[in-house]
Amino acid sequence: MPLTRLRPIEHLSQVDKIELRLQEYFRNEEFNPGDPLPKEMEIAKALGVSRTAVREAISRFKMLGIIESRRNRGMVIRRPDVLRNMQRVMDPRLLDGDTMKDIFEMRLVVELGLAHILFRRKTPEFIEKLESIARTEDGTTDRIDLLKLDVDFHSALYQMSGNETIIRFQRMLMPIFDFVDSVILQKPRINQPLNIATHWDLIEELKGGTPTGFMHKMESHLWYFFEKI
Amino acid sequence: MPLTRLRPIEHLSQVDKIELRLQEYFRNEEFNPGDPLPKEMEIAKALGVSRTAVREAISRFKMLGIIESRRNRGMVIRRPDVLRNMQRVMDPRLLDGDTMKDIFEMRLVVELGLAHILFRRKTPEFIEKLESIARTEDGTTDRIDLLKLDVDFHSALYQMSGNETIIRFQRMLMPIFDFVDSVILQKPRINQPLNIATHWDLIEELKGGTPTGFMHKMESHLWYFFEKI
DNA sequence: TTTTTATATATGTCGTACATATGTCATAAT
DNA sequence: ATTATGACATATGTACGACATATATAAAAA
Repeated sequence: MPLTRLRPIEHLSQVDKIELRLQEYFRNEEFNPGDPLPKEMEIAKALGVSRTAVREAISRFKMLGIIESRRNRGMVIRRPDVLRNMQRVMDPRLLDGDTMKDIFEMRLVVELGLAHILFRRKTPEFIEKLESIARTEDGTTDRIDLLKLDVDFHSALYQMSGNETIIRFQRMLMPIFDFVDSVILQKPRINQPLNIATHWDLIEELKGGTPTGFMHKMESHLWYFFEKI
Repeated sequence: MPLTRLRPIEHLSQVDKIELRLQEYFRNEEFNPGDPLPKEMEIAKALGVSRTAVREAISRFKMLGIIESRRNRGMVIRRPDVLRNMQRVMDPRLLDGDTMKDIFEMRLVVELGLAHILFRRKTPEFIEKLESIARTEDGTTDRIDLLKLDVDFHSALYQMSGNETIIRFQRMLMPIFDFVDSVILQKPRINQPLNIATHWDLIEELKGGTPTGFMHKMESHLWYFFEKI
């Protein structure tokens, strides 16, 4: 019997329904940050539910950062932090393998696409920072330390982009990177091409080369991960 | 007087504190999806607070999708949807201009970095889809329609990446794109270079060219936006 | 006018009661 | 022995009332 096509009745709790109503209310009323909201009791009355249920629903929006409330002043719409909510659930234990692979791949995509921005925003100070890291690498043999320095190098690149969202995006994804790294390291090594680009190559290109050349080198540099995925 | 450096005491409500406690509890106990949580009353007792307050805090985690609860069965840890929470606050009215600019720039970065993935995942069917859109464009003069088709073309590229997270990421950002587009269109036009790459050029490169070549063309194609930002 | 005091008000917290769904288990029907 | 039926326990869901607490506003005192 094809009972699979029989989707179960959506069993929403009162609070769930209130949440939905509020969501559409916020959209339709075109609230802007700073705008005051009706009082809890007014909302409860208007919806015909208890204040308790309304507060539970409101509490959810506080989690998203859309609502802020102060004693006696009432509640107001807030400017939410886009990445904060994503960050909260960015836990390798909670996500499935496919999603993490997708996220990791997205990191590679971003890093490759960063080239242009970097050439626009590069400064002697940033270059010096990169060279400093690369020099430290040259004097390091411990594998764990090298892995850490590698993260530092790439973090510095993100930093150079000057794009706060991208920077935070990378920082947010760190737990995933660590996880995927550890998984990848367990796989058998594959034969790398000999002409793989180093951090020094990237710096060189950044100093006197072109965005396209940089992308090419970055592609070579990240090739290892691309192959593994 | 430099009183600006004197940060106010963090005045967290009871529920806020409970939220924090639960968050660290979840991390430390290493919960996995499906794991059962203690009962509301047990949590309330353990924290020395009322069940009401616990429920308000729990409700917040339900918003994130980390917790699910059913009557008499108790509460369990859920696998959250990483992008859902970001999606919920992706409202041009709620975000500030700088953040939106950053997000828009990130879109450009992703689109540029996509080249490699596309060359790995391209199929005749996807190419045909792109050509179909480009053909429709050739027979269209209305500006609004063309803008829509442009979105379609780029959406198809994302689709071709096969990366669900990236695809959803792009879809999620649509409201922002629309907003930034409308802002950009109001600015005075700047003189475009004559050799700007068209959609046909991109298709051509995708069919018989190289990832690097594609990136180059894409860069040229998106040049307009890069200049504006 | 300035300062102090009182008061109203909206959110924050708590306890209790009851509703509702669901798992458990004993009992009755087949 | 197996299957239905029904009683009961249990955990979440909803509601209400009470009081605490902070804060804006108005009234009173300096």
